[in-house]
Amino acid sequence: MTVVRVLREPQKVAAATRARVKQVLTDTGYTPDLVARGLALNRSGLVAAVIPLLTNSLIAEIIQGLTDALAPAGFHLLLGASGFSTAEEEVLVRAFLSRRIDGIFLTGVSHSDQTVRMLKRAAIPVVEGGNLTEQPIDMVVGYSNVKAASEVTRYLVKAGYSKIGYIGAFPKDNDRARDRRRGYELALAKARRKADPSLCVETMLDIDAGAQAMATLLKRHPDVRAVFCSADAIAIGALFECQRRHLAIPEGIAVAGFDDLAIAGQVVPSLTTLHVPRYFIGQRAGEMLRDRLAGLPVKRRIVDTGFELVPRHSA
Amino acid sequence: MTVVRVLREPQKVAAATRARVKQVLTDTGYTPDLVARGLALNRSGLVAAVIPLLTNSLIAEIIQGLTDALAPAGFHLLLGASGFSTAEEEVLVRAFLSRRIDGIFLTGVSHSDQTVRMLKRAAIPVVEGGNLTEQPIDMVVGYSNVKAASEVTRYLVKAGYSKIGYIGAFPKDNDRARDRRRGYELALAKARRKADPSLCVETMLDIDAGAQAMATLLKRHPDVRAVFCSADAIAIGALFECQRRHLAIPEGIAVAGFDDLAIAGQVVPSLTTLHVPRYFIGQRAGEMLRDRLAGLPVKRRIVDTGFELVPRHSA
DNA sequence: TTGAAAGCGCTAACAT
DNA sequence: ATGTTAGCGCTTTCAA
Repeated sequence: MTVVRVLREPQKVAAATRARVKQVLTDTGYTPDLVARGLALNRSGLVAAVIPLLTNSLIAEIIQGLTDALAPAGFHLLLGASGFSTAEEEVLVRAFLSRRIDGIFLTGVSHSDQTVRMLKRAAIPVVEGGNLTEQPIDMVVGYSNVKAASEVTRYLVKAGYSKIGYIGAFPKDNDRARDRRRGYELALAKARRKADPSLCVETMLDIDAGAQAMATLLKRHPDVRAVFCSADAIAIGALFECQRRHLAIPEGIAVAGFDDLAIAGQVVPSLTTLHVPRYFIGQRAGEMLRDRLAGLPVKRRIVDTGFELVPRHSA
Repeated sequence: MTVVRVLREPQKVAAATRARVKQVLTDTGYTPDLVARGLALNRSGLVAAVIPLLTNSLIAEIIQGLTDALAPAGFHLLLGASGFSTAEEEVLVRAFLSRRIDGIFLTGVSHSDQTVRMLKRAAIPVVEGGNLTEQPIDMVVGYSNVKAASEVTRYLVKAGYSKIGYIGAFPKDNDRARDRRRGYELALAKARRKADPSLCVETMLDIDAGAQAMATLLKRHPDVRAVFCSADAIAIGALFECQRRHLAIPEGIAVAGFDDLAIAGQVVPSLTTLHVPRYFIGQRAGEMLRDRLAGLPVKRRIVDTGFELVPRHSA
C-alpha cells in the first residue's frame, strides 16, 4: 500500500519512505500492470473500433479523429476490420466484449441482431458513425447518406445532363452505399426520370474498380452524359478512365464524387463532390464516448454533422 | 472447474452435466473475461502497432496485413499514432507495455534510446517495419530506402534528364524520408552531378503539400527537367500542379514517385514509381510475431522484401 | 504514516 | 467425472 500511495498520492507518504520506494521502483524498472488494474476496477481503459476496411482514406481519418479524442483521456484503441461483413463484425464485437472494453465505435448503422443484443446487454457506450438512424443502439454521429447523394444527383439534374449514370460500392452489409444509391434514385424520381438499372454499376470501393466500372458503363451506354460515383476513390478512377478515352470532362461527360478526399481538389479537372466531415465524425464520436465514460451527461444521442456540396470543374 | 471444462475440454464432462452447464451459460449470457485470463496467464493476447499517421495509404495497408495475419491466431490489435515523433512513440510504447502486450510492431528503425531499452527489457517480440537496419531491436522486415530511392534517381539520370529536383517528406524522426533523400543524393553523386540543396524541397506527406512544393520548386528552378518525389502522394500532387500549368509530362517535366499506390497506375499519364510490398510487410511482420509467440523458431530476424522500379509514362 | 486483508475472474496443479 | 486451492497484480476498505 505504501508503494501504491507513492504512485498515486505521494504527499501522503513520509519523504524518507517516499524516496526509498522511488529508488526501488526505478532500480527494478517497475511498470504498473494495467491488466491487473483492469481486473480490480472492472474497467479496461480500452475502446474498440470496428471498421470495414482500413485501406480507405475515409475510414482512416475517422479513426485518427477517434484516437486523437480518446488518447488524452488515457484510453487505448483496439482496432478490428470486418471487411464489409456484419457476421465478421459480430465476431469482433463478441471478442472485444470479452476484453471488457469500456466503449465501442461501429461503422454504419446496420448490424446483426446478435451484435445489437450483445452491446445492449453489455451496457457500454456505443457510437455508430458515418450514417444516421432514428434508433441508434446508443449514440450515433453522421449524416444522411440518402439526402447527401440526393443532393449531388439533383445538382447533376439541374445542370441539365440528360443521361445520368451511377457507380457505387456493393450495398451488401454497407448501409452507406445502399443509402447513396437510394438517394440517387430518389432524386431521379423527383425529376420524373425513370431509374434505369442498367445505368447503375456496383463494384469494389477502390480506384481500379472505379476505372473498370466506368468502362462497363460506357460500353452499356456510350451516350451517358454524367455519372455520380458514390465515393471519390471510384470517381477518380472513372475520371482517369475517361481521360484515357479522350472524353472531355465535363463537356463530354461529367463526373461527380462523394467524400471530398484531398485528391478531389487537386485532380485536373478538379472533382465536384460532396464534403463530409470525416475527421470530425471520429473526433466527436471519441468525445461522446469519453464524456459518457467520465459520467458526464451527453446532450444529444443523435448528432447530424451535415454535409456540403462542393461544385468544382468536373461537373 | 466443471464450467471451465465444459468450455475447454467438453469431452471430459458427463453429457448431462455438460448440458446443464451450457444451459446456465446461455441463460446468464456468460462471456469469458479475457482480462482475468490475461492476468492469470501473464499473456494478454494483445499486439500493438505504433505508426506515424493513420491517414496514409501506405501505413493502412501495412496494418491491414498485420491484422490479417494476427487475427486468426486470436491476437487483437492495439493501435497508436505517434505523429512522426519518437518522443510520442516512447510514450505509447511505455503505455502499451503497461498493458502487457505480447508483441509490438514499430514503423521505421529509429527510435529513442528509452524506447529501445524498455522493449529489450520487456523481452517481447518486436518487429520494426518499412526500412532495414543491421541492428534491429529484435526483428525487422522492410527494404533499403536508400537503395530504392537511388534506383529511381539513377533511372532519371539514365533517361537523360538534365536538372533533377527532389521533393520529399520532412526527415525529422522519419528514417524512411531521410534515407530516400540520401539515396537521391548518392545517385546524383555517382553520376558526378553536384547536389544542389535548392533543388530539394521538404514538406508534409500529402497531396496538397506535394502540389505546393512543386510550385516552390518551379519558382526556384523554372528549368527543372525532372523531379523525384519520395512518396506517391507527393508525386501525384506535383503532377497535378504541372498539369495546371500546362507543362507536358514527361516532355516538359518528368515526375517519378515512390510507393506505387493504386492511383499511380491509373493517373493520366501513369506514374513512374517504385513498388514496395506494403501489405506483405505487415503480413510478414504479423507472421513473425505470431510464430515467435507460438514458440516457433523464426529463421531470419532481418527480412529484406526488396522493391521494384515500375517505369510508366510520367518519366 | 503505514500495513493487512479480501476480492476482481481466471488458470494450473492437485485432490477426491 | 467433479471439486478444491492458491495465486496472477492491482484496488478498496479497514486496522494499527
